[in-house]
Amino acid sequence: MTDYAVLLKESGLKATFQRMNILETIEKHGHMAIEEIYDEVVKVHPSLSLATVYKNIILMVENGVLVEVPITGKKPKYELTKNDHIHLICTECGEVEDRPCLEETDKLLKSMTSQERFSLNKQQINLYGVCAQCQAAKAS
Amino acid sequence: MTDYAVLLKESGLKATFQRMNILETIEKHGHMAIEEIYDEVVKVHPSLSLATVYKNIILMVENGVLVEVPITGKKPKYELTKNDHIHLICTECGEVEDRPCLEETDKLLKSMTSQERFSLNKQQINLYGVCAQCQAAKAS
DNA sequence: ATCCTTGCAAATGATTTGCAAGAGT
DNA sequence: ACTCTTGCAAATCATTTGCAAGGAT
Repeated sequence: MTDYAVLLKESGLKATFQRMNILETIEKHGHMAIEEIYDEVVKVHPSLSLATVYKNIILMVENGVLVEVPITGKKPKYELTKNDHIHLICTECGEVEDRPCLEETDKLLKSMTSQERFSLNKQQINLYGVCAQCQAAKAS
Repeated sequence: MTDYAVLLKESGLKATFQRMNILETIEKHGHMAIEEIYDEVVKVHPSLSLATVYKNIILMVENGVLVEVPITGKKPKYELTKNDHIHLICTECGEVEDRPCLEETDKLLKSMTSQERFSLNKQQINLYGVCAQCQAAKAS
């Protein structure tokens, strides 16, 4: 259970209810698009405006609290900032799941880029396919 | 030198000058956003409409001629469909470069997903950092 | 000859902005 | 108290659509 107020303040942002609700919702769901965040948070905070969600997502990405996950052919989703990991993206239902990074892969990528004078800041491994649930649903 | 007319027909699309010019421009530049494509192609085909670029990009992605490359915090770029590869994305200048896939990485990712009942269709490895040219530019 | 594609203009959808009122420190 | 944030409405920007004319097979 993360303390969102502390997280926000440490990142130099005021701890408003809107922001804490947004973070709580994203952490609960794992990965969410802007409209999904709005639709969820507005349930517990009915006066919330979509513009506020946009402003806060941008701000929290800039301040390193959130990370944008771009997805081929869809709107980007947002997740809490965490250690490097791999995304499994289901092209049927759109769900994104995290998997731990593979150490060897990590090393290979780092050594590849260092040989090139490319100063690596962030790696992003996205695997697109069909998740177990959607495979089961299609089989029936 | 690719024969774009053949490529298009094999993919079930008519070979119009607009499409061939778009493909030629993308291949020449490697990776381009929609507006960049329009700005380039309109030079050689002044009557080109931006809507035509949109329609054709969507169609060519659907038909497997092009691939969309989503990029954190930016508009997506498009590239010709080619073998799996890694993207080096410069966060300073926005340029995208291709590097060959690492076989071991490939195997690891495939074995990881197969253990999970995730049917893998496409992998996407994007490395964000600063390219050699931009590093040099900043140092000066 | 037929069907698909184009270019234009309008429509839609997504995101951003300005500003007065309210909340956080 | 002071400054930053919010919610609203309007503005902007990106993308999609409908349709008549032109192009590809």
